[in-house]
Amino acid sequence: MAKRTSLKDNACPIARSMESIGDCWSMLIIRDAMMGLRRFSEFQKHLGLAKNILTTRLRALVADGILTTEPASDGSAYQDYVLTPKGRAVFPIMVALRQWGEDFAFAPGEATNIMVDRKAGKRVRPLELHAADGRLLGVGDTAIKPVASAG
Amino acid sequence: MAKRTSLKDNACPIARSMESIGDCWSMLIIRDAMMGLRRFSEFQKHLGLAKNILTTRLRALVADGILTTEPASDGSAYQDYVLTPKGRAVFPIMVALRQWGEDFAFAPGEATNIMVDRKAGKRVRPLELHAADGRLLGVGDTAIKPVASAG
DNA sequence: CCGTATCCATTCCGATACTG
DNA sequence: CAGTATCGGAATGGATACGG
Repeated sequence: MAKRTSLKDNACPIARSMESIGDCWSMLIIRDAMMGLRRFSEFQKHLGLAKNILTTRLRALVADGILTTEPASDGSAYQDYVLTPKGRAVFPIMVALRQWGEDFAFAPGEATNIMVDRKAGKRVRPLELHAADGRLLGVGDTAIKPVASAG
Repeated sequence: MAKRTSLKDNACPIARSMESIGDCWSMLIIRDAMMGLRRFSEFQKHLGLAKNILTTRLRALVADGILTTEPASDGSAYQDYVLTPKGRAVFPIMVALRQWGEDFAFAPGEATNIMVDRKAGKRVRPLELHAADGRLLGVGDTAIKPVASAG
């Protein structure tokens, strides 16, 4: 009774995205992969989660085409987990999440992993939404096709 | 045994963000709120979830400062749920999620809710990451403070 | 080092029934 | 309309022990 509703095939792309990456561990694994981590133990140590959970998440991410496995770069018999283009494309989401978290969800300490612009040598706070004509967009500048029942 | 680890106070802003909005229903409620929905029944009908779950999520979002309640605009005895500034600030995340979903998570049908640029009258595909100097950023242009064990 | 296999507790989700 | 109360069941998270 009452299977949990899957949003994988939902018509809304936001719902589909959330179904793929709307999970804390998955997102943090992607974050760590963007930081250059690629080995099972690296993820496990850095995230501090149980190994079976990490296994599950890695498998799901591979099945989703976000990560892929390749022969270990150090010549060992194991594999590296590396981002696919689809996985690297999560980058804007990551930056948006980071900035929102910094602006609106405060933590006791300071962030341990600061995303920096390597060349400029400073923090990246660059997220902007531009329309095709170059104009900066905000919430007030956008609309969504209204729902039938809505006002 | 084994309480689920909370990331509310995690040092990483991405983890904190995911803890607040890294939930399908919460994100979709915010989406609908951005679409102009504000009444309990509107959310319930449009999302198709059980009322008790909607209640829980709305409460959490209010407690998180993402939504706030105000007297119903139609004069009824009930309340409207409207986005706070913190809630409206989720907009860039929403756009990033939408674009990623459109680009990489295909669905059988077409999207029902297309985010459009009202003035230009066309689809918004504007997400870009700019450094402070105006240069466009990608994954390759950024780095994160390396972890001790990495490398 | 890289997982797999159990096991248990908790949480969460959805349905339904009920109230003002 | 806008919730609350309750319940069964499913899924998940985490600990731990084990195997190649």
